[in-house]
Amino acid sequence: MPISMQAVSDWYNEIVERAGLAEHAPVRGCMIIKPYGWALWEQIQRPLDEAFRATGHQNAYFPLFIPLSFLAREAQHVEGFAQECAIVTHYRIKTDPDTRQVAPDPEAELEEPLVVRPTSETIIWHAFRNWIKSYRDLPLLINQWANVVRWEKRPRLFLRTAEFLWQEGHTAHATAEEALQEALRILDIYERFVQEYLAIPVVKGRKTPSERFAGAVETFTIETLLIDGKALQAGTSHFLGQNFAKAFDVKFLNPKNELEYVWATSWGVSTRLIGALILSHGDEKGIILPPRVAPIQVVIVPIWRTEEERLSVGQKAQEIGDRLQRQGIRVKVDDDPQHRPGWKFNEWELRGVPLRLAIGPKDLQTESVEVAWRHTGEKQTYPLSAAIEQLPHWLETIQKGLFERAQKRIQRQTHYTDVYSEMQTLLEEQGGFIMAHWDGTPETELAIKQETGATIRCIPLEPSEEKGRCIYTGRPSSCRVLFAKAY
RNA sequence: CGAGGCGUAGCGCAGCCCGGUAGCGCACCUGCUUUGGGAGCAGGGGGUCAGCGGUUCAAAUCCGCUCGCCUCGACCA
Repeated sequence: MPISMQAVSDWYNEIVERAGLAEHAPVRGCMIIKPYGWALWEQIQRPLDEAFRATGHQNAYFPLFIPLSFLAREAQHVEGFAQECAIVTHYRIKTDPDTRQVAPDPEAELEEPLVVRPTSETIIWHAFRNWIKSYRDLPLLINQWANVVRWEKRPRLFLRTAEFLWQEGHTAHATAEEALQEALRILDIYERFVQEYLAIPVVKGRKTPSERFAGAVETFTIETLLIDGKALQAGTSHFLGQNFAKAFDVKFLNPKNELEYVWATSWGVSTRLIGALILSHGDEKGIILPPRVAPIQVVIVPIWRTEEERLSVGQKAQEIGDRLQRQGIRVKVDDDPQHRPGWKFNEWELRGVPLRLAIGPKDLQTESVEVAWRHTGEKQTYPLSAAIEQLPHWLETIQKGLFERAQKRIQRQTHYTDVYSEMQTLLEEQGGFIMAHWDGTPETELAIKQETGATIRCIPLEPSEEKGRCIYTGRPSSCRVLFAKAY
């Protein structure tokens, strides 16, 4: 079922705003994250933060501003970000007494311009130089939750914004092997979180040199496919080798009293995950949130006619809400008299709440409740006690159901082919993942990109080892790689 | 950054071609009736027509520039 990209694009823009997740800020490419969107981000942060702590990482915070000269220390790094850096050049504004216009004070120019961080490798490695003296200081496992700025040419809410929020991990290790293991360990954490919490299936893989992070020796990624057939990088983890250690002269004494450069990783996931969530599970009614990250897991809508009913039904609804809350369920009782039940049904469906309980005078008589599933649209009435008892189980079933549904969709959108013309047709008509052989050269990769618009999203870490011939040149290839058009 | 489209009330849009009183739906306010799938009726409030400049007796309307949004392309972890 190919969905027109235009339709999905319009749907996405409308739904993000109508569901109360975010809106455009007056600054191009920037967004205002609204309370519901922020609550969702907090649900994403919490389990990730726990997973980082559980693996020995510590949170810290580094400055927003980076001296321009820091970026220049690592040649590839500065090349990668030069095109999209915001720069602070003045420290004072001045009001023209005649026109009342405000402008940077020409007399208040900074001696060295400050780059608004596009990522924090350089300023963090500057600090690491002082923190690391001995092998006893390693491994150094640091994470920070922060905003970064990349002056994007084509911004989209959540998916690609000029300013975005993320976590960035930065670690230093005594050996290359250990750093590489760290990069892969984080990739596993990302995979588990995205699949088990966001219910989004991903493919773990390595980036080709042309898609690699500027300054990395190896970039790992988790890639997913969205409902419109476009791929999205949902998280990355980099093995940085000794590139930044050398650029910032970070050495440690090993047990044999020899000086060595340390080995490094960096890794991150961002508010882009919210975009991935919307474009993985949404439908014509709005967004659909997996229970584990839904700010509201269950909404209770009381229904009444008379004032007397409003009180009795309202009281019952509140009672059920309190019971569920004590069970650790995130629940909202929507007793707002401003809106009628039908309005509330639509509103909470738009906002993706996984389960809805509706209770009215009839249910009060029979001690029952109407249960509605957001992701299937199914509706059924249950005895109240049974519903309360079953609810945690239902939430788990929904979580699993969403993942499996997304997995089946991606399977349908994934094509194995050895014929280039077929690949072109598929990419043009429906997008999706294309698993094809590649001869391993940047020239072929570039040619395919220029002719089809698709890039190599990753070389899967768990390839189906299979000898074949490059789909473009016919030269020998040892495994299939994942092609797709990407966001 | 290049090409195209769009910008009129909080939101969605008509009006622009052919210059002359700024409109419709939703939302908002008041009242009554309503409430199990986005309620009905009646009354009411809200606009420097994105901004700046030009043409004209007169500009939402014609012309130029700037900004923003959308699509495609270039670029981008």
